[in-house]
Amino acid sequence: MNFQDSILQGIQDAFTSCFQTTVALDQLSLAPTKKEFEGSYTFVVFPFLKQSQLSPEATATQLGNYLKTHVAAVKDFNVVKGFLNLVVAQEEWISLFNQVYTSKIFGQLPSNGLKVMVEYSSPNTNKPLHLGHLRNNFLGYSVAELLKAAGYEVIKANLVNDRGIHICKSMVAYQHFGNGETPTSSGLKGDHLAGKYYVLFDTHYKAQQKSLMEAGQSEEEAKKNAPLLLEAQEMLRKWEDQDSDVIALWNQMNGWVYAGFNATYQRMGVDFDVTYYESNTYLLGKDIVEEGLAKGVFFKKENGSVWVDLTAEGLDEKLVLRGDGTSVYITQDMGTADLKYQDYQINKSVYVVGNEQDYHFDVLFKIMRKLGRSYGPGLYHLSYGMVDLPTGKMKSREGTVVDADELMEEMVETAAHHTKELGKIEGFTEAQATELYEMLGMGALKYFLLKVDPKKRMLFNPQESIEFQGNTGPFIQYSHARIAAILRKAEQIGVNLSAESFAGLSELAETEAALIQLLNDFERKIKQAAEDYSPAILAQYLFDLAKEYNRFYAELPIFHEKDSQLQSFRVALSLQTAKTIKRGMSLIGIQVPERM
RNA sequence: GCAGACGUAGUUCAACUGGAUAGAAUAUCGGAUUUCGGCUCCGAGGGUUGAGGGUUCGAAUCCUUCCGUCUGUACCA
Repeated sequence: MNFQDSILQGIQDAFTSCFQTTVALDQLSLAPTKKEFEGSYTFVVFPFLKQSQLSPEATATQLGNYLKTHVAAVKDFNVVKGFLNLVVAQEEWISLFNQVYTSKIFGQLPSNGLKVMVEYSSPNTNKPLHLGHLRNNFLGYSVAELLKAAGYEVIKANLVNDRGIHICKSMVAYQHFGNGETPTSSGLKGDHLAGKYYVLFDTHYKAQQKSLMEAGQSEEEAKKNAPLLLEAQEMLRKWEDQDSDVIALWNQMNGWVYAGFNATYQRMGVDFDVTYYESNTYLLGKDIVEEGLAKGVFFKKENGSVWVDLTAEGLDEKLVLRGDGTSVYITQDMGTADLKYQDYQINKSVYVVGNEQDYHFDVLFKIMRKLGRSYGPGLYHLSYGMVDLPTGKMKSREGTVVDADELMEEMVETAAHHTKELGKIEGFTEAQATELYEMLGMGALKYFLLKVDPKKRMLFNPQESIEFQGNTGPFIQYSHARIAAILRKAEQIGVNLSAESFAGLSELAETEAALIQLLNDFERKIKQAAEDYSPAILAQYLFDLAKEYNRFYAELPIFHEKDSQLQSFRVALSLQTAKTIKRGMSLIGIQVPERM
């Protein structure tokens, strides 16, 4: 048993023994003690004064006395108002370290037997990925890894929006202005080529609107009647009728886009276990409409359209099927939710989608629960905030989007530039150097986007994101590389790293104890990050850990330490820190170098 | 209009979900190294937590009224 748990157990016993009352174990919790006070863990007694029937000080003092005599880990305590600060015995830190150090599966919690699907990325095939998608992809990947580490079986899913009027727009523009251009002939990545025609459509469409308005049409009429739009709508009809020419063009252009996306995904370091295509799923959900009508969850209006009434839940009436019997967005989302369950029998389903769709998912989940789906309670919308730029909002029409490919390239180049200036990579082959730049550039970018609470909107400052100091990915990567250098040297001079080699230690420095406390926290942080779907919690933890290690490194000698037990211990502590950093960083999708 | 989210040092973010004197990073200023990697370490200044009221032992956090920013509110996806 972890000694934090044993302290909590002790507190529970203390309540029984001192105050003859029972408190549930899950109501008790320890917080790390603030630096200004003596001690490592703090128990706040205020909430339990009713049970003790005593003043805060007296309650805390009685509990402290009990713990000091009955729990081995607690060596001493002090009371400040209602705060009981516990001082942990030195030997306890050492045995705690041994426990962590010798654990083979540190950083992986036991299976909980539950299956969860994480859907993320979900791009449109008419334009390339931008900064907002980067946040989505990094978040989705990391949350999936965190859930795995927390004991879930995880299925990563991508739902590709590969059909609809927006794709037809790119296709129409390509027919008009493409002149048979291909990725090869243009030298453009496939997704960028498609995006180019999407933009072309928009400019020509606007021009047509303008001339129609000059000919006397209202703005609304002009929008509806512009020939290009009519063509796109006609093309969508043909696509739905499986017109062979349209399907051929659609296949060709989508093929280019997928090739482009795959390259981008590879560089981002994300992957998927299953890919769903809307061209296959867009007709799903109509049987659920029937089911809902039969169950009385939905109702029909005179014109034949089908609705759900969510006014009792604080929402509106919401359309689930048009009067002409065709689907809307939510129809196919209902169908896809069932499909996911049929395919994998998942207990939970996480949708990583921006917060502008909060309302939509609120509606969808309420419907699925009303329909009594077994996976209903496990539906979760991981709603993340927008990414802003210092210049304001990203708007594709105003050309202020930050392209994902360009940004990644820029980050890697900056990393290369930085590293070359420092001149610390002599002996690297060309390939090793390239790999390192990639690691650092992508590490900086991912860390920058993941260190912020996903729910909040965030500001992307290009200058700050490529900083290598402070709360950044490269700072943590550097810390790892530095430890790796120590481990190489330790191996060279043959330092004994077995737990037995420092079994006789009794005194620890403050930074050493603090490091152990942090290392021991790792699995708790994984659990918390997974429960909150927040990689930011882990990112913050890794930064704290790297900082604490650097303090330890600056204060205490390792190879200059004469005492061989202490030397072995400090190398082992370094090794455990490196392992934790490496594992932790991998959970937020970042690799760490051995040298940099 | 209605609904929801957000507002914290100059700036970007935290605050263990109601706990101690609101913390980091960055920028600014000052210091450390005959040493295992200076992309390091130590220190200083910087705050009426948008404003007011309430709840209680205790509020950045909960309730309420304003102010401000954003999002949603389509038989679009």
